[in-house]
Amino acid sequence: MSDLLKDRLCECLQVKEFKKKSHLLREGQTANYIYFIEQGLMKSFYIKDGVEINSWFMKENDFIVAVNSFFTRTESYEFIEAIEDSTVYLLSYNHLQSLYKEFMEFNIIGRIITEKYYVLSEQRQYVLRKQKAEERLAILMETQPELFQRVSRKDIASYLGLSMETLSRISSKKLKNTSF
Amino acid sequence: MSDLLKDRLCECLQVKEFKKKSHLLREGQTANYIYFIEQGLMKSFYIKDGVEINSWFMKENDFIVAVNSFFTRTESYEFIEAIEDSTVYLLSYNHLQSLYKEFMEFNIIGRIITEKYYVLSEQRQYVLRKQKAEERLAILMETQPELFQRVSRKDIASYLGLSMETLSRISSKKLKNTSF
DNA sequence: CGCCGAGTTGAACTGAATCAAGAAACGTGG
DNA sequence: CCACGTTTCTTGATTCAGTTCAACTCGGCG
Repeated sequence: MSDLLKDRLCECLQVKEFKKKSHLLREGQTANYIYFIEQGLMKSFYIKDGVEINSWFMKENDFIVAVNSFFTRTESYEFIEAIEDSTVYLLSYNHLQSLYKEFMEFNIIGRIITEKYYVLSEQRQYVLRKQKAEERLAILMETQPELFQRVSRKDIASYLGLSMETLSRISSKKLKNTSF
Repeated sequence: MSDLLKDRLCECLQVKEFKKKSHLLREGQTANYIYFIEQGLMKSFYIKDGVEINSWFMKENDFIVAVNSFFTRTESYEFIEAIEDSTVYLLSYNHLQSLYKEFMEFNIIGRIITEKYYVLSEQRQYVLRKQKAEERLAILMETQPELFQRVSRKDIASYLGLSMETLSRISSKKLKNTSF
């Protein structure tokens, strides 16, 4: 990255703190920012028949964005919420587009980051399609064990597409199995 | 796109015909190509306990690729198969990378296409998380009705995360409801 | 201190899978 | 171009994984 680009990027970025349980984005709004998490933990969810359905968790050093809303410039069906007190950098849609226009090289970076998150999205989909509740749990425990320390069971259950009760049951069952 | 880039791109592209039911990629191989479908219809699936789980369908004027394998350069868990006799253009991973290196502007195109397919991936995920079988069917019928003409019920069922029997039942139920 | 949401456990219920059998559509070789 | 076998699709009966409802415990916060 050239110094010029760095300077320009820094001008565009805002820093912002979000308290636990505060919203970075609500359903119905059009996502106007892409965020980079310096510190903290976020979740994305939408509300279906009055209950939260979590679609991802992201933590420090991750980028987050309501993909559909941000890129298609339409109203978001999802919320983004801080799970912990967090510090994030904000880059607006317009700033991002001007950076892409002004700095050709920034498109390389943008492309590579987009590819990376696209892969993550596909991996999430793969796990979702792995039918059995226990398997989905097992995969999450393997790939992101740290989430179990930082995220409530309720949210984990929702992310795995389970009721909290079922998650509770299969977790305790799993514990029993491994302790013998 | 500059003429130079166009020429170079054409040099890199291969055309290939795939017969119905032939495989563009098999599980265990590393995806070495990104494809553009000129004519035809493809599906991606993986095998879980001996049964196919479809993850997407793509048709003429779509790009297809085994995202995870191609971008992470690892073995694919998914197959790509032609549902109809098809004509596709192939671009190899190495060619793609050299185009990105040689032609800065190609990164803009790459970024925008990646963004588009990332959005589609997220939309698929959203539908998957919409719990009820009937709703998932309804959404598919709204967004891609043409698939019902070109894809077997079996594959549609698998894509929707249902057994063929369940799809059959809710389809006929739906028909009854609408005819009164 | 008291309240509320998170988490656990049990019992009853249900949507969808599985198993099974038959009908219709398809394609392949004679 | 027909006959046969194979695969797709439908419908019914049964089973099961996971939900829902309910009661209770625990820990944190106002």
